[in-house]
Amino acid sequence: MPELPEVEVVRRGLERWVTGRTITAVQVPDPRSIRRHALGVEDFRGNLIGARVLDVVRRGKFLWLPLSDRAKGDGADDDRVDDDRVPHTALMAHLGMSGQLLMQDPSQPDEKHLKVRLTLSSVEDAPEELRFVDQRIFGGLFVTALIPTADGLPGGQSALSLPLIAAEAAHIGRDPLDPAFSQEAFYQRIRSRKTGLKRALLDQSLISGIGNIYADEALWLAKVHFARPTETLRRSDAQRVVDAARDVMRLALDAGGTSFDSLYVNVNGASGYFARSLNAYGQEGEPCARCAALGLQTRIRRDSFMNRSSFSCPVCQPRPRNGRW
DNA sequence: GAAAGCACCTGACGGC
DNA sequence: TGCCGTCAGGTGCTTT
Repeated sequence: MPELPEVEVVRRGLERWVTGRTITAVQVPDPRSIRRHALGVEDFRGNLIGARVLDVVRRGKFLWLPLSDRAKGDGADDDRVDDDRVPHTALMAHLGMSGQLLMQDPSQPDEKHLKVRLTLSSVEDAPEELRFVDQRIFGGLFVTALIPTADGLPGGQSALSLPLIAAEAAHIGRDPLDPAFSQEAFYQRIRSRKTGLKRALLDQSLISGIGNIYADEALWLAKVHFARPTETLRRSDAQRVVDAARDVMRLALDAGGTSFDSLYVNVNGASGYFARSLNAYGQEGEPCARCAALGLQTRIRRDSFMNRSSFSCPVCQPRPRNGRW
């Protein structure tokens, strides 16, 4: 399931393969994957064919490809390259639960759940197709406008570092790996909420990039209960949780992301290895590694939470008995 | 306005 | 063997 580390792995792969190349053809075998592009398949294709990919940018779990404005097939190699440096539109992608962006050679057979195929201008030793594959269709692609960021800082992880952001990503918060992430701003915002801590961590408008897996892992590492009311958080608590999220996601990034099955792969189709390092998520009934080191026999427990699961250690991450956190 | 609930979607899996 | 129900979960819309 793609969260921030998995999306960043994909971004780095795309950056290598698609930056500077022109989209020459677009096929949409399943229009459900571009349902967020309100103007339909033909408009989607018309916005992409002839456009050049200038960059690959990520904020949280959103990924976008800023595009040159001289699209519509008027030639990719004329002398107006300078005009392209401030893009106005982007191809937006969200992987949802099972989305994959794969670089493939046209000779490779179509994947079972192939939804969109972009053909790119030829470059030596580079795959010609960028394929969007999505089993559960929670993800999708669409073309969106680029707008100035609220704080005038770069929109996310990118090479160009332009102070622009895809309009549909403007509402989400900075992620913990973003150099412009503000710990104080995060603390002020989360303190003003009246909800549980994990629910707040999953709210992408507060802090982006964290999903169910890394929320559980970060809370385990920070030794905080998932239901802790946000209004009881001290600065040090918030700092500990963000630091833990950052640490866990960096480790996952180094491992190529978390893969439980074939639902998450990088642009080359390879799985990540971080699932082997999980301490809480999916570990129901397994010994808590931290307690085990102290000679305790605590088992990770599973609670129902927001129509899904939450995994935690009842000893390391206890609910208080007297209501004081 | 904020918080919570729910639909979307498909494949795996267990129970009968 | 086949059918049915449940589960997984990120986002956006609807409801409270």
